[in-house]
Amino acid sequence: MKSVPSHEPAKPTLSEVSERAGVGRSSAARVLGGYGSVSARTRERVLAAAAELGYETNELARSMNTGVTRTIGVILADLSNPFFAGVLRGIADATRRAGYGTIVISSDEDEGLEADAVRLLTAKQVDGIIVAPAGGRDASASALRSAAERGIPVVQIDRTLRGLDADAVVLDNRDAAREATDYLLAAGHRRIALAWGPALPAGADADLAALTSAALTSEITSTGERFLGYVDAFADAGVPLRPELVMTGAQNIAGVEEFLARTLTDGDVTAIIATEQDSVIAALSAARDHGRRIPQDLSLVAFDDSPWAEVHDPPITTVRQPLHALGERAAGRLLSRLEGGGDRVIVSHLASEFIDRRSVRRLR
Amino acid sequence: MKSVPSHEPAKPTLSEVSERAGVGRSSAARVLGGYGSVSARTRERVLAAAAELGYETNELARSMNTGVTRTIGVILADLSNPFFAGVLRGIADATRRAGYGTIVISSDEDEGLEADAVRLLTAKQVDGIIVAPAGGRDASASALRSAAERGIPVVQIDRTLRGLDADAVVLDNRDAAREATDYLLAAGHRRIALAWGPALPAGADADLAALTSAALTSEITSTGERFLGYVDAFADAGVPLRPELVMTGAQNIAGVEEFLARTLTDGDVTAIIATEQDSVIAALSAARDHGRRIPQDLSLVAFDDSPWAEVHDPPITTVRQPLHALGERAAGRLLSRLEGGGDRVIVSHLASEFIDRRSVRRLR
DNA sequence: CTGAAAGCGCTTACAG
DNA sequence: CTGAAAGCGCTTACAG
Repeated sequence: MKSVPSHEPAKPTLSEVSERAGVGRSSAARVLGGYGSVSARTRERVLAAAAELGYETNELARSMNTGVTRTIGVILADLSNPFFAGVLRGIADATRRAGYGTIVISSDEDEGLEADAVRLLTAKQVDGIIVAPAGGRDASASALRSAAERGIPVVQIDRTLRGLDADAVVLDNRDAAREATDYLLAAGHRRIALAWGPALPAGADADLAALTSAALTSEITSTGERFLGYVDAFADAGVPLRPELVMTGAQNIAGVEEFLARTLTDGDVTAIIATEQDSVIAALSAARDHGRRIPQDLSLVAFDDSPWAEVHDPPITTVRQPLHALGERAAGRLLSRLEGGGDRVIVSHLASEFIDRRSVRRLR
Repeated sequence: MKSVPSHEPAKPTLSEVSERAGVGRSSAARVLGGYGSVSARTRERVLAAAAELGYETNELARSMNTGVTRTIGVILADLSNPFFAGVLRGIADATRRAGYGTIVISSDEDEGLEADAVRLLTAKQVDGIIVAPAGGRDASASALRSAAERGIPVVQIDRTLRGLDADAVVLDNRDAAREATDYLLAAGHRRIALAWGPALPAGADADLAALTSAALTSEITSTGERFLGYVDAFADAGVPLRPELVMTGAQNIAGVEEFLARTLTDGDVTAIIATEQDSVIAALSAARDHGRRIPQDLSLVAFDDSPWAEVHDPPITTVRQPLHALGERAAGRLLSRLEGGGDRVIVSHLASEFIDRRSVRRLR
């Protein structure tokens, strides 16, 4: 192994190029920056000098003048979650095509981390921000809000804060959940567990009114929307909904397992709608632990499709979300804002795709 | 919906703060920049003025002077692949803790895109780059190389280019594959398919020598290392290896299915080592299509653990890779380089964990 | 078309 | 401790 050289060749600057080309700095700047007009002869000499020196524009310096960094910031809950990873890929592909850089940060659904992230991004002068706002019923997102007020375009993704006057790109979660629920209802299921539902304030009764109000808090969450779609389907079918089959506990694997341990035994549940990957994993695990075979003893519809769902035994019926398109759409929206496109706040919805496989049993 | 304000409040600058505080610019700079020394009285006035104005340091301008952006670039094959998503999360967590920004780009294993990415990053003056170098047997990575030569610290992750004189952080793929193969051999398996193996030059014979030489090309890949570990295990056990059971075709789901369709029939394979998530999915799918039950008719060891592997029926025996740690380690290495730590090129290896579940049958 | 000058918002010596 | 000046590497008017 060789050791690293202790001092490296300095990067050539515009001045050095102009000097070598024997022209003024402005002329060199014009050809290298691609603006203004120059004679063919000047252009040639500058280009030659730049090539010899291996000149590369210092975007930092350019940004200082133009006030534009061609860099956007992205704040997502968890970059390692397949959902957000898919979304990020879509965002990054779109920004790269446009020649933008993308700075990413995980917020872990924590408002404090989100605020730190916003400050880091604005300090770095990003041109705009794409964010999946951290939730919580008192989500203030003050850092986000103040960034937006200072004129930094913000586009929300996957969820939206009601008070935040910014574009949003979301999935049609309500429709998707309604479709999944309709499907189970049509197959004859009545005792359909929803894992998971809206988070309830501590001590609140888990009745329909409380759940609905929780779903309609300060932010529009995918969880809340899915609950609403579930309610829609029951209402449309004229089937009474059982609030105790809506999970209100801890939104994680342990929470789902605890919820299912109870409802599988007492609630006599025949079907589960699992709305997140963690919930699906917990449902599969609980079914096994309680000796329920899928689909003979228990039906399952899972949100967030995965290649594993198709090769599972049995193949799992899922709601496939267009993650890449979601990211691309959000980036597209932000980019057009940056390019000065429109000033109306737009919320755009993307439809999910219902993939019927074999984890649902028809009861009639 | 309200319309967005057409012109926003300009961000306050250092000059405005100093003016409001009634002190010189340098003094304001000293307190806000946290360097030099100032009187308590000056500090107070500056801080008060900054707070009133909502001043926030413009990191861009700071970077112009210091030559340091506190931003690193990350180039990974595919941000939506669970493997790289996990790695990215580790990187981003570590850089955030250090107060750095992280710019990400997917290269899709394409050298051209990788070169574009390197140029974008260096133009933006990142302090360093973490990259999973795009492969190919003639991988030149010239853009990467020239960046490194210009003094931009580069750390390679997951694989390493032999000619690139840069730090690397990789998984112990050879050991992991040897362990998986040992395990199957000890369970009495002899006809063990490896999906996938090293990519062979078109038309080359798939004998042991050709495979080994392919595994030892210009870059050290996880694929090549895993093949070597597989060879080690056979050699240690004194069992002859059958080259035709090493997949050399297209490294994707279709390629694996095609390979298994052949070897499951002709090769009388009793076990499969699937070295990537796509390979695992393809193996599971092929087993089902060919009516082989796991583990009764066919054993399986899968690389890249997933929550789905545990709830699969049967639970799949896997090699779990420390993705988050891999990312953190790489970021840590880069950060210490940036902080001037050491100039010896270091390659660090992370061990995987063998998770014994129930997809392997003992034959004796 | 072309060059000298000013300026982006900071930091870094340098006198006082 | 404190302020005026120069400079980071570009772009943007502005004369010639």
